[in-house]
Amino acid sequence: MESDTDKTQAESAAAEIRTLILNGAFLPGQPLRQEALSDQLSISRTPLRHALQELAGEGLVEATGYKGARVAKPDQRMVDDLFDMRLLLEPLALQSAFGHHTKLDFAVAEMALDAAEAEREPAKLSKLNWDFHYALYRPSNRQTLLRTIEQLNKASALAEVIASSIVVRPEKSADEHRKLLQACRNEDEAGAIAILSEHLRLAYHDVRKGK
Amino acid sequence: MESDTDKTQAESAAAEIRTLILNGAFLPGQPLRQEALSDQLSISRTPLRHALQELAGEGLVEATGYKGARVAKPDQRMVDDLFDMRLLLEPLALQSAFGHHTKLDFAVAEMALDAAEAEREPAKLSKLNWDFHYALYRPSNRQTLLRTIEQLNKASALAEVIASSIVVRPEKSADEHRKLLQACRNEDEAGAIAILSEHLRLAYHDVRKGK
DNA sequence: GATTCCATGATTGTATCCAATATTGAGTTG
DNA sequence: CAACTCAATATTGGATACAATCATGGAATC
Repeated sequence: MESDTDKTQAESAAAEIRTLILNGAFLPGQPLRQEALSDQLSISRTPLRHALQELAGEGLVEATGYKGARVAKPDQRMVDDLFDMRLLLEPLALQSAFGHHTKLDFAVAEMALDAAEAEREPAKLSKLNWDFHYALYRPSNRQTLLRTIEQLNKASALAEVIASSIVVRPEKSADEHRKLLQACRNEDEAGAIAILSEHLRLAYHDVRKGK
Repeated sequence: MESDTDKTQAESAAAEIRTLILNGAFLPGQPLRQEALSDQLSISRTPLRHALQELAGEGLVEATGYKGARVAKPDQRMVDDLFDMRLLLEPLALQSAFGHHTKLDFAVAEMALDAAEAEREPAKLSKLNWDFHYALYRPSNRQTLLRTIEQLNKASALAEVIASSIVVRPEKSADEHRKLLQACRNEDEAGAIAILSEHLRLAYHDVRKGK
């Protein structure tokens, strides 16, 4: 009946490991031994390997046959690629969502912003950040597009955490988010897209500088 | 020593199942029972589940907890998303590759085109199609971008096979490919990008029509 | 002393067995 | 006769045992 108890162990494990990585408990490049991890999470190696594969698909983990899995370490090239893609895809999602936003969408977005103000844990900040953006993109009803964008966000979350940009400049980011939300509420499509693009560029710049 | 014997069973299984799906042996929406498949491939259920998860990540298979996996059936919305994304990302990859192409890249691309002329099996045509595009994008040296584009291509391959567009209009596609390759050899960047975009739009149109 | 070889241990991949969940269908009840 | 119950079955998820591969280190050879 609980919200996440009915999920499969592998999925929960993936979420936990993701949190550990984003919070810096596991550093980039660090090897992730299956037995140690399965012990730590009190599960068997079978669902653990499942979780590792999922994280590999998200780009947070690099795994190669018989060699084991390691925490991915985003380099400059990867960050460039991620933000270039996000700059192309996210405005498309926002544009497609325009005209379909409901009051509930805006309320959900605002709740994420409010929650973020009181949060300091990187993994949760990262999730709230995505929750906000997702609330504005969701009405586009373009699941495949959103799934790809979500992947890109998860992958860049690691880079942002490493650069400490999420933690360092939360107030600036929050301000941009509020402006974006307001533009959406005003049905100012061009303005919202411009704000979103600038917001992504600023985030990219901070990640670059952080390294 | 052989090229793919040293791969893990799960990876080989994923490749085989992908081929079966693209060749129409498994129809969209069809359930993929683990025991039946593991028997058919003469492997255990463990690596099979691994393979199914990988295919799910590629979008060729839809899996939900305890409910089992089915062959994905791309709908109009998914096709729209896939081609919209490809139209934004692939020109970027090609543009980034310009100035870095070697003679070998062009030779590889041409070999793929030649091989495609004699090929009729959908799965192999699909792979050769990607080999060609990849040869032209690879010099960009943007691995993360290329990985995303590859995923999008694999996912749309299923839609293209269903619409029979790959098989139906191979000569038209081949002609566009030759022109694209020539433009790259001539270092005509704007022309090449224009041809690529138009090529993608035509493919999109055919897939829409096919359904 | 550097290098190759091989053995030993560590680690991952696979097979098999067990548990948890979903599905089906006969029987019952209103 | 429709709808619900619940037991029996089918199917997936997880735990454990086994096999294959990789990594480490010392001994032999030059």
